[in-house]
Amino acid sequence: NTLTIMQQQQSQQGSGNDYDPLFSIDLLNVELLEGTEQQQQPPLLPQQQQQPPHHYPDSSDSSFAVSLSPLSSCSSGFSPHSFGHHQQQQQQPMPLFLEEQGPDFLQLNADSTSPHQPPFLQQQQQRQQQTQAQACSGAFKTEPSVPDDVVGAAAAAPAVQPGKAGGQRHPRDDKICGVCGDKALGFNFDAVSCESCKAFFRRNAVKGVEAFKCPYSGACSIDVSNRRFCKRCRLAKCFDIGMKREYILTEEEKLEKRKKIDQNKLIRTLESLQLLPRT
Amino acid sequence: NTLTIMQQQQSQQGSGNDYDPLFSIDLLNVELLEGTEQQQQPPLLPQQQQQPPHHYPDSSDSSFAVSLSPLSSCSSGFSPHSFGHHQQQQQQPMPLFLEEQGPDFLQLNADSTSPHQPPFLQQQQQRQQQTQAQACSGAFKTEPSVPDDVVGAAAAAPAVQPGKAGGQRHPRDDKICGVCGDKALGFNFDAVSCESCKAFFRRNAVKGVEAFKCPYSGACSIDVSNRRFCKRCRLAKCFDIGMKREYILTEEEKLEKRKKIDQNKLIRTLESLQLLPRT
DNA sequence: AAGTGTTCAACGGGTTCA
DNA sequence: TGAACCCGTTGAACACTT
Ligand SMILES: [Zn+2]
Ligand SMILES: [Zn+2]
Ligand SMILES: [Zn+2]
Ligand SMILES: [Zn+2]
Repeated sequence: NTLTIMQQQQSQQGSGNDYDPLFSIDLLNVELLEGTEQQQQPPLLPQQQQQPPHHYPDSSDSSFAVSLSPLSSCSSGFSPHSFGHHQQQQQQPMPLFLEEQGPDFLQLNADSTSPHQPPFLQQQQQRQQQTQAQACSGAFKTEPSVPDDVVGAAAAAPAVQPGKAGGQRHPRDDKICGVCGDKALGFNFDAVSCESCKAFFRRNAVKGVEAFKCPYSGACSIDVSNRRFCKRCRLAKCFDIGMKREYILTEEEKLEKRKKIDQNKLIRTLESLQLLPRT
Repeated sequence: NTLTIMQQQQSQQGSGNDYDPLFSIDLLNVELLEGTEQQQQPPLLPQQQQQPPHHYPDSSDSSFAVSLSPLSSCSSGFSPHSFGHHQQQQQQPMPLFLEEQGPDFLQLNADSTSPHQPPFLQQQQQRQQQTQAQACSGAFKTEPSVPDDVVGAAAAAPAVQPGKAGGQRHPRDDKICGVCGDKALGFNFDAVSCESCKAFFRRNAVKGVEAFKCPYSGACSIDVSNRRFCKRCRLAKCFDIGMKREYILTEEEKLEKRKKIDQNKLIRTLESLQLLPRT
């Protein structure tokens, strides 16, 4: 099924191609559509999620349960870049186009909702609070603002971002990830976060919060142990604490950086071989 | 030997039984021993008897806060994880995501139909620890929640890192399938299980325990050698130890995942042919 | 020292095939 | 049914420039 399809494409493309032109268009369209439609918010959650009862499930027939899945839906947002890979491994997709313009591009896609603005706001806020109690549960209230994260430890208060306010530039003291509460080494994309949230943000920020769907209530309280289960709420939290997608290098910048590294490497090599003056 | 037997089962519940001839012998023996039919167990028997239910601790919540279960994850627009492989996901399902990406072209065709749907995927999780003990017994606490979580604890001391030390790995210890006692490699659908029980659960969980009928007394003690003879008790045990059907990808999710993989494959191919920029 | 990106092995989802 | 395998995601380490 799909294969065939793809292949065709291949052929199509093959020829001339460049991907770009065509795609770009598609992308845009897609985005637009999605954006509007979706927009919204967090889903609600189905049922169980949280604590599920375990025990035998269905009693009767169950037939399906199926559905439920928490997940369900999604939308994609789409996104731009990605990177490819490098040498050894293969993997990753690449974005083809990517390069394209950095900035604008991003904005378009990313969440249409908030182009480039401070990310936080809007949607994100909502999620923020959590309810801890169980996610699902309900609470869906959105507004409450109460932050607290509870979780004691972790919590960092997002809103304020104490840090700066406090006084000097970066606060430093906190060495706790504002997203999940794990140990942080310093600032990443303009907010204090742990290494995993740093990597997560780099990988997913460009897609935007709307590209993901929360399998729970949309108000997950992120912590070290559950951070990997809800990308949407995790990403939202990242934006909430001030992480900025603009700090992520664009494909071009990364290319540039790599180029520079290679040059330096070459230079060092030559120097060591005495083929170049040592500086 | 057993192979043949198994196949028959397929009939599914069905009427009463029919299992195979081969078994009958076993059955008879058993019956004799036990007396009435009820009560018996599948061929070989093991030791334990009944089953004590319980799950691994992980289940629930943590003490505080949150807890939530991690489950499913997100879906993202694409999702996370995996697929078809997953995991990792896993992942944890990213490059991402295709969703967006590039290949739009693909999308056009492929799914233009359903553009935005929410696909999702999965995720992963891991809970840590636990395991050990085995099932039975024990402890039944449920609460502790996710191991990982442990959170609570953790909260305080970060150091802990629950479990694993390194990071994510799980706990280490040797893992034993909570369902049949065979060797386990890690978590599957949120509980430690062997590869065969993983496949079994994926294939049958959606139908529900009630969809099957126990040929014995309904209280089979599952072990490596008899696990294939009573689907009902095996499935029940799966749920008991905490395996969650929500973790099974839905048809849509699987589709999405496959699509993503195909796209990546195409891209890789094109790259290797130099028809696309390598990133 | 900071703060980007890169690498890589583990994880855990599905898929194949005998 | 289940062993073997595929592969996206995650996060700890690490490489580099500034
Ligand atoms: Zn974090
Ligand atoms: Zn969420
Ligand atoms: Zn097993
Ligand atoms: Zn039984």
